[in-house]
Amino acid sequence: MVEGLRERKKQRTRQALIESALRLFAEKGYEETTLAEIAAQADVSTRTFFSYFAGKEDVVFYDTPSRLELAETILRSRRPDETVTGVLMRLIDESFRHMASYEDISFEDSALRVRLILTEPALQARALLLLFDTQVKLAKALYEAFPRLTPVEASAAVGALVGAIKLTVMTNLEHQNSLQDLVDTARLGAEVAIAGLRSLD
Amino acid sequence: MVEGLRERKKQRTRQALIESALRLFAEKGYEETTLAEIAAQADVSTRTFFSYFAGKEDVVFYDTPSRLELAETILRSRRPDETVTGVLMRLIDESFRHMASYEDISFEDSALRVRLILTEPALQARALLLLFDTQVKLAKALYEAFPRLTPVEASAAVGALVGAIKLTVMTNLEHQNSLQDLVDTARLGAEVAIAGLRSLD
DNA sequence: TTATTCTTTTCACCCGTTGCAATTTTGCAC
DNA sequence: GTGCAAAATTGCAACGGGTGAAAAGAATAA
Repeated sequence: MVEGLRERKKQRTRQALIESALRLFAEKGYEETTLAEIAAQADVSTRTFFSYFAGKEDVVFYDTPSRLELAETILRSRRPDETVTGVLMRLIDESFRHMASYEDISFEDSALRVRLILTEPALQARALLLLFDTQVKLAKALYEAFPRLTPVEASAAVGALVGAIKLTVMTNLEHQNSLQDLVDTARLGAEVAIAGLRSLD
Repeated sequence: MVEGLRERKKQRTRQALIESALRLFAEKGYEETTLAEIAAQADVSTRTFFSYFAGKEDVVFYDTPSRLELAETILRSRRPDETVTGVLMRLIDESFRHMASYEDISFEDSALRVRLILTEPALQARALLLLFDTQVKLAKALYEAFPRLTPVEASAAVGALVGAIKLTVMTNLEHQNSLQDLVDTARLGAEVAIAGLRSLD
């Protein structure tokens, strides 16, 4: 056997915790749901929760590591003749395509999770922190992919692009009701930032 | 008397809490400092702390409301012939000038506080959240100041500008050792974003 | 001074989180 | 299968942040 019983069981427990947590959060709210309830729902002790997730917030962001990896991979796979804006636009495109191909959870669940994060200040803060860390890594990757850029230019480029997308998407989220709307809006925001980055090409 | 003894005493307690907290945070670290210690240092009960601040994090950001007000005032005071980039550049200039004229605390204390926020994940997350809320308000103010912009354009403009500044400053903070260096770096980052916004003028 | 109002304290409690020791489950060799 | 080591789970005690409510204390107006 490639993976022992141990590994499979852990995967199942982890999945059970994620599903229990997200369902309870959706049903009775984030603050109102206690870790004891989540653990009970997943048939483990409260203590065990902490050997799968570092804290209550983390279960909501269970899939962020893989998302980050994707972004870094894209940036590092720069084609020799590609421009700065070219790479960044490819990054946006492929990220959206990946988001649209939701493998693990349904679109409804995904939308529910987004709403949860935007509603709960603690989760919003955590999301912004994760996004910020990602940006720092992306800026570093961009800097390495384009040695002629200064660190400041690389940071500014990533900051402007992600900042524009973030704010356009988040402030206009209520008015869109399909994934396509969302992507279109994001692209609009990205264009404003991209225009400024052409000077770096 | 214009202000009763009650009011003066409250001001003094608030100030004592702020100073006790920041001193203890600097001395023994944020997580290592307990609310009980802060309250004891300020000669009040632990419970009283919560009638001055909503939580442990809030005492670090005691002055953010006034900063936000300043930014909004600047944006609303748009001169009739001013362009979008013009207003935003003025916003940046005046914010930096205000920062440089530190009235309430010394530059050393201010630098210490910045380092504290950047070091402690919980505080960093909170700072990003506050900044995000500010951006949303700024985007709204910009939109109202320039009716010809779409909400998406306004969001993208603010997001790109603030995003560029934020990331350039934060990722390059270690390499600067004077306020002037900091301002110069920020301006460099801002220029990249501003270039993109000229299309909105 | 007294009655009123605001502030502070005390106390009891909930929840998230951690360290630790005890216990159970699993993987594996024989 | 039996026995044993490693890994995972559990229970428990404790700590810190945060909240509600009642009681005590201080400032104000009369």
